Amino acid sequence: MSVREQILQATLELCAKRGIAATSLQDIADASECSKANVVYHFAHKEELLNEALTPSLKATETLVSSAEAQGLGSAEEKVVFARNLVTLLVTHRLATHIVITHPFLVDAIPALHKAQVLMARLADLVSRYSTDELDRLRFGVVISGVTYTLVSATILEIQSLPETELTEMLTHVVSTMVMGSALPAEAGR
Amino acid sequence: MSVREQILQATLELCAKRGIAATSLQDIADASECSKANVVYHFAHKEELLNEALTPSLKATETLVSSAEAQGLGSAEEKVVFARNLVTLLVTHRLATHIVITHPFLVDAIPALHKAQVLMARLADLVSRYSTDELDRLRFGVVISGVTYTLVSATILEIQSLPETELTEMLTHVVSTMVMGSALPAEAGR
DNA sequence: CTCGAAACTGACCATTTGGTCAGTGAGGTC
DNA sequence: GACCTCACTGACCAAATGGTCAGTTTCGAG
Repeated sequence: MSVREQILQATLELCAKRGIAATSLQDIADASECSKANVVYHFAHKEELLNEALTPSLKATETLVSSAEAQGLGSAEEKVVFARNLVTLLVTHRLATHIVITHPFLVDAIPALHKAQVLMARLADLVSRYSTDELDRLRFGVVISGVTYTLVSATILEIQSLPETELTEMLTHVVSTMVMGSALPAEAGR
Repeated sequence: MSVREQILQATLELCAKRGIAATSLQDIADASECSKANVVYHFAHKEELLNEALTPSLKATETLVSSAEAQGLGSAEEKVVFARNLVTLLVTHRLATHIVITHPFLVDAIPALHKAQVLMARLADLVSRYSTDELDRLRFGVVISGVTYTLVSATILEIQSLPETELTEMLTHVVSTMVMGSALPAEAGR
């Protein structure tokens, strides 16, 4: 892994664990085994560093949202596929997602966070388009933030007792039943 | 409201909004319309300030958990009552709860956060005692953090479109059905 | 071997941080 | 009026922060 990549990875891990404000360039430098000046050399500002670190997650989310918007979530099968993709995305990019949902107040300072917020709004819109019910919208917010939160807490607190694939399966089941109002066959989540 | 109370309130609001590390004593002093030195006069250390600010929420949680532990959650009605009490607690102490769930990494630095974590563990234990299923435990984590997160985001981002009582009703319904595996009568959440 | 660009560094800087301290003023008691 | 306690303040401090800068090392192309 190049130093650049090491810096980006350390940024994701530390900022997810302690929050952006509580993560100093020095912390990141130490974790990346280089000097603080080198961190600034690769990424002129902390804001830029965060932007780059969050970009892969944003691209993946953009792809998911766009394709779901184009295809729709009309049928039960589409809903389940969407739920699985969403959970996979959250599992893969859990650190970035956690940073995003825990720092809404930095939206003006960090462009990537703004983009992320727009994507979340599109996601919420998409899901609620298939329900007239305020309750469903509420459910969506609860489940998305809840799943994200659970994932990251499990990672950070190292209390993850399940293999990742099984976790993904279970969460897919949870999201399908909770958000989409469309239950899987009874055994699907196991 | 006394200066002391103003300081505590400002601490809750600012720390929930921006995170503990990103909230300086000066910020709190400004919001409380007094000097920074006065903040330190009332609460010798930032840690102490946080402790006092979180205490009311901890007491309420302790009461809820203890009584639920004593009574059990065997019947459907007990479950629904518990869900309602839990949601009411989260609604009432949403700022404190948000601070707690977003700062697990400060558990060693701030005693109140440690107490809070112990309480959360008891809560999770209690609920999972009434289910043999890992899926239920997962659901619990998802819903609790999700409800808390949704509440606080709504408050902070000022996107709360519903009156508080109705929100409480809906969330009670969500928690009952999602966590407890025990559906209310169909109209109960409205 | 030479040269230039890119990677990298330590020393440094202005600002902000949590916290200290000496002192001021208001109000109550003797 | 003398005295004391409590609430409060501005000036100050050491440490840490994000960021700059002048200079060194590394390394591939010519």
